[in-house]
Amino acid sequence: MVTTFLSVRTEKFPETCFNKAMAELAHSRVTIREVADEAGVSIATVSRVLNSRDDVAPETRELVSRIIQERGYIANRSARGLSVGRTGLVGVLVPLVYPAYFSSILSGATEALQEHDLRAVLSPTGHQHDREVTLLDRLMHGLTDGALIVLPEESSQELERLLDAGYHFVVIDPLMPLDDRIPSVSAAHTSGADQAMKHLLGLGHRRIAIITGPDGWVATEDRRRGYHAALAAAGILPDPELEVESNFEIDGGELAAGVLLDLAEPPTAIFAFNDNHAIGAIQAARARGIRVPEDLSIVGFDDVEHATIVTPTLTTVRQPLAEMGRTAVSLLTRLLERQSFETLHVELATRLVVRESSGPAPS
Amino acid sequence: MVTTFLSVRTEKFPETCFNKAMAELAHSRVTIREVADEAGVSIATVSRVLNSRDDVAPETRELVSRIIQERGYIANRSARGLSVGRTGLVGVLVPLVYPAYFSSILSGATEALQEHDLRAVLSPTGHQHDREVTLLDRLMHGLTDGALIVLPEESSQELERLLDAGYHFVVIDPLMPLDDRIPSVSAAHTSGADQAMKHLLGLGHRRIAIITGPDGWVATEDRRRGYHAALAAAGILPDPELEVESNFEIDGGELAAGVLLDLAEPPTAIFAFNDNHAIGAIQAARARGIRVPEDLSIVGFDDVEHATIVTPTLTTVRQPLAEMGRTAVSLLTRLLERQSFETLHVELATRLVVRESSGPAPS
DNA sequence: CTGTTAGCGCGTTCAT
DNA sequence: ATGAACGCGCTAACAG
Repeated sequence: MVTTFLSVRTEKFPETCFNKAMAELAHSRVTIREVADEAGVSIATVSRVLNSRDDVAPETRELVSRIIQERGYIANRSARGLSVGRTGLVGVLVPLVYPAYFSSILSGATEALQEHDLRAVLSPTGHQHDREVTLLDRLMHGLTDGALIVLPEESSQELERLLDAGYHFVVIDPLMPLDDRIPSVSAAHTSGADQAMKHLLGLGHRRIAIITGPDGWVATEDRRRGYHAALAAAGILPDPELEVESNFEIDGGELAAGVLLDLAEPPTAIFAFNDNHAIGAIQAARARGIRVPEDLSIVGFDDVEHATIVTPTLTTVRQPLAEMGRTAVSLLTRLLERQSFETLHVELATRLVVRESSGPAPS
Repeated sequence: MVTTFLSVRTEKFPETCFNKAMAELAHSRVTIREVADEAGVSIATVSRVLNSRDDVAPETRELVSRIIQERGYIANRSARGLSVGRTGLVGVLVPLVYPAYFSSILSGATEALQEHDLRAVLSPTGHQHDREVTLLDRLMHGLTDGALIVLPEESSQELERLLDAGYHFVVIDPLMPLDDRIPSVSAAHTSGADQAMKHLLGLGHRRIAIITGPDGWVATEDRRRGYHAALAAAGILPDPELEVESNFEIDGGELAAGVLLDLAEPPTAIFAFNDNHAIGAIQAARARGIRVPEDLSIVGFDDVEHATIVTPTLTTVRQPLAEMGRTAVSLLTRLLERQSFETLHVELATRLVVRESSGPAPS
């Protein structure tokens, strides 16, 4: 027995020496084998201790634990991932990371992931949606256990293929209507628009403009629908002149608002697609000597920090962005654990936050 | 030969069948072996075309590529990582992800990482020191190839230990003075403070207050030094009353500015530690009926988007945050590739951006 | 140009 | 309670 052991050890020595040399050279990390050797136990035993199994003798456990401590050993995630089939990583696909809209979602998501001992692997797409291969690639199939996809530019079809490939993911704020099997988290756009419009109508506004996002987007269409429904309910005929589309930036909002304010019969209120637009609208008004909210009321959407910094502060429809991130993580973890679901689709409530940028309609 | 092959295959059949069944069940992904089998080539050959080696016959390459396409095969990154010894992941430790300061850095860093075919593993520490330590530990061991550490709360000693352990990382905006061997990227705080002060002094201000960050931080001390040097150069005696410390939020700035403005002899200008403070100062001034910049000039630091949204827009010292992220990535990749260095420390220039919040001193 | 072989570090039977 | 042996999916020597 002992002889065999020794002979094995002898045979392995050159290799071990080489490895050690490499370790010194490359500062490579401690492996489970080194711990096992130093403790004079097998790799399997160390593995048992690592995963806190109960079939290990107390003394053995303590010995191994001590050596693990001393040598500062930490399991190699790649190896464990390969062996177990899970990596503890979640891909997060997001068009950009900087804008407050995205970083809010990201913030909530990473926090929630942390609580599940998962980590986010960031993959900004920069709005470039090439081929579906790159989608899979970006998801890092084989490195991530699943993914969160924010504002996907992919079609429902492409996402369905992902689903069929057995990949687990949750879509946050879908751009397009998605197949029912695709898990998603979004905000109550229609209701948000309704709240904004009721607020403005309640203030006596009758000529209310809307700045929208791109045609076809769920957010655009839902909010437009809310806008029209509210107008209809108030017996107001919609005026196509009062609907303009814009990009997402402040300058886009300024431009769009400029067009509206320069109309022969300008609106007394603007319902903007996001807070950036609303801020742009404030600037457009200021440039024309139009006072907000005395001459013009403005309501934004999102309620990011900007809304409280601009003068006047913004009345806006709050989207619970961080909460959307959290919720998506909660869906995803249940997917990963193959739990059953009541529903794959969560719509979080939006809420009007009234501040200074809206007021009674001018008489 | 053939017999052996068949026999091996036969032996493996039951297992293969099982795996296939599992695959159906768990929607597990296509492996390199399946591709190889279907193409009638060896695994090595598939690997070769995967890594676009040139020692593959054109027909073979095309055949394999086609099957890879058809079956939607994507390499398992864990396996590759285990084999190659690199994961293609970089840990990014950051106190929080939401604030513009951090998301700006993050934005630049992830972009640059993308260009090197690396991905960021996001690890918010929530300003908790112990969490930072354990996170670092976990990240560096077998999960990531290296790390970016933003505003580390770790002492130089702790970081040096990481260094000695052979970990590759770059510190962005060090809080404390670090050992010279630790690679770092920061902004020119002293010069930034100097520019701000010269600007204010040039406008005739003599009683200039400063809102600082926590004592001992590099940013605080460097800027304080710049502040004092500029005062001295102008022959102005520093007044301890005019130096107040604050947290990083708007309300902290408002509070600090409030104290300053309520002094018996209030300052005519405030040099704030960041844009949030400056915005808070504007609010404090507004609350007291003090006009900016007529009665009070304010200069911020950072130049995040907020600076252009607030009224009046902020004169501020611009830190190239995204660029700092990029630069750190560039240092890190060179570290990873064990290239030689001219310098491990990069200090990026800051630049005064003059907007509306600063003006001539009141007479 | 292609196949064979040998690991990468870890979890996991199956013996003992 | 513990160890030997195998496999996870892939890359990289080394033959031929």
